Amino acid sequence: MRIDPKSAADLSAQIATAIRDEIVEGRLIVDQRLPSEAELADHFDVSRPTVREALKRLAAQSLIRTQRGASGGAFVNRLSFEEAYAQQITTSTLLLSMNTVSFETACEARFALERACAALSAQRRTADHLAAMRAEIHRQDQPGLTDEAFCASDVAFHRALVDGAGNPVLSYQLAGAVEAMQPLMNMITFTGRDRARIVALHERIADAVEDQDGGRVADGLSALEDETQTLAARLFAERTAEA
Amino acid sequence: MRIDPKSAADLSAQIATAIRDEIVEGRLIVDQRLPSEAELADHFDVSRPTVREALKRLAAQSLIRTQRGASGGAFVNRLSFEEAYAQQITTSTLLLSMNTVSFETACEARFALERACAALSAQRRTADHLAAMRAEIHRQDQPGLTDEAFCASDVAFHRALVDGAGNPVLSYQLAGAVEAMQPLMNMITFTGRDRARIVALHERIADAVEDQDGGRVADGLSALEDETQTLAARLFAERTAEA
DNA sequence: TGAAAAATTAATGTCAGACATTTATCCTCA
DNA sequence: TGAGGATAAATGTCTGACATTAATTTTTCA
Repeated sequence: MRIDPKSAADLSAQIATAIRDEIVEGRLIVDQRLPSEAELADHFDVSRPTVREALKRLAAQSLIRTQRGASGGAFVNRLSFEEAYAQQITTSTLLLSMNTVSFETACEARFALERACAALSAQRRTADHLAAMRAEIHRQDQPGLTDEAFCASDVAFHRALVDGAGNPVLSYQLAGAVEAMQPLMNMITFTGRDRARIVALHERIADAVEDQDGGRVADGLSALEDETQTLAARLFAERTAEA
Repeated sequence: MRIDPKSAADLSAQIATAIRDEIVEGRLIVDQRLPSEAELADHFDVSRPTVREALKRLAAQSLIRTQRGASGGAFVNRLSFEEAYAQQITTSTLLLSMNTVSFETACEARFALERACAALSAQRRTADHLAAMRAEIHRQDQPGLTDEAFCASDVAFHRALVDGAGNPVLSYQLAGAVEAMQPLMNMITFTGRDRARIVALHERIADAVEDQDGGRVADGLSALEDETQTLAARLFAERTAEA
């Protein structure tokens, strides 16, 4: 584990990369303790603050965790699905908000991904998943529901559908994508959405899931995509007409 | 933008979170310059090293970039697809290597995701995408190819398929997943894979893409999944028999 | 007068050493 | 034997300084 002091890059960045490589390539394993900051500083021939900056970079990516006190130190962190998930949502959200991604493109990707688990979910969903979907539909049908609550319920509905596939890797990938894109979709369709039609489409999807008919689930999702795209297009047209 | 000095969390973590929120919620926009380290230290009433640790955390997530010299400083970074991509691959790779995810589960997720863009890719792929796929197939058929090169070509083939959908959001999500899972799949199937059968299945997929038949592309992917799962199961059985 | 060269300045990058705080462990003493 | 305090080791934070980089301004000289 070496660094090049003559490189143009920051020392802390180089050190972080060196340690990350050790982790990714398996030479540092989960829960293993890294040398203390003083020892690392000595090893890399840099000061303690520089080492600390490097460790903070790794901590920001959940690659390590630190503990104070005697027998404390930095430990290789077992990346949990939850952490990976949170990171994915942040990254995807920023990516969509900072780049000129059209609503059409984002929406298309979101539904394509969700259809990817339609067949598996229809086949494997438990009664719990189905009940969760029904419960969210019922909530969405309440008249007094705020827009924020409706959107949250929308996310929960799709989350239950995705989880029904019983594949944590798939859930991690998809739910991250769905959650990241939902705010963007809501922001655009907030005002003009017709709740009754959304609820009807959700019911159609839930019925297909109940019947364990993957094809019909996918069709329902496609119909929901159409509805969303049409709505967005209409709103966009109205907005440009006003201006 | 405030922090709570009495909180249990690290000051640098609190500061990083505070600034990240400003960025995510759009109060700090792309290319905007943050206050200097000294000004931030003053504002949060902490020392400069503490501020620096916070900034390094943000830099590790590509949320900011720093420039030295007069008129330098920290700037809000436009997260590019490439950066988002690289982060996703790192996260997914670690997640798979550190958790007890069965090969079966990872493989299932990978192919389900890839099938998600089969229809779009078949419909929209350009001649370039098809040519790229054919080129990789041709490379995979060379006798002298090393295992590493074969795997790299395998990734490139699927990458071309995914990119054919012409949806950057989808490419970002899927190619990240495919790339993260490929090493795991290769590691397991390295020794026992029958290249001729893989190449034949790739050809079947490419043919379907050429004919712009999304259903057949999906079928081809499913066949490839079966082949991979069967191979893995056989290797796993052999390995346990030896032990 | 104009352009090259030098000085200035403002920022990040790095270092050294100190103190504060937390926590596991050992030791003492009742 | 058990409880409580001393001890040690580690991270967390601060102060102050210097190094390095790069834009800007000033100076100098052809």
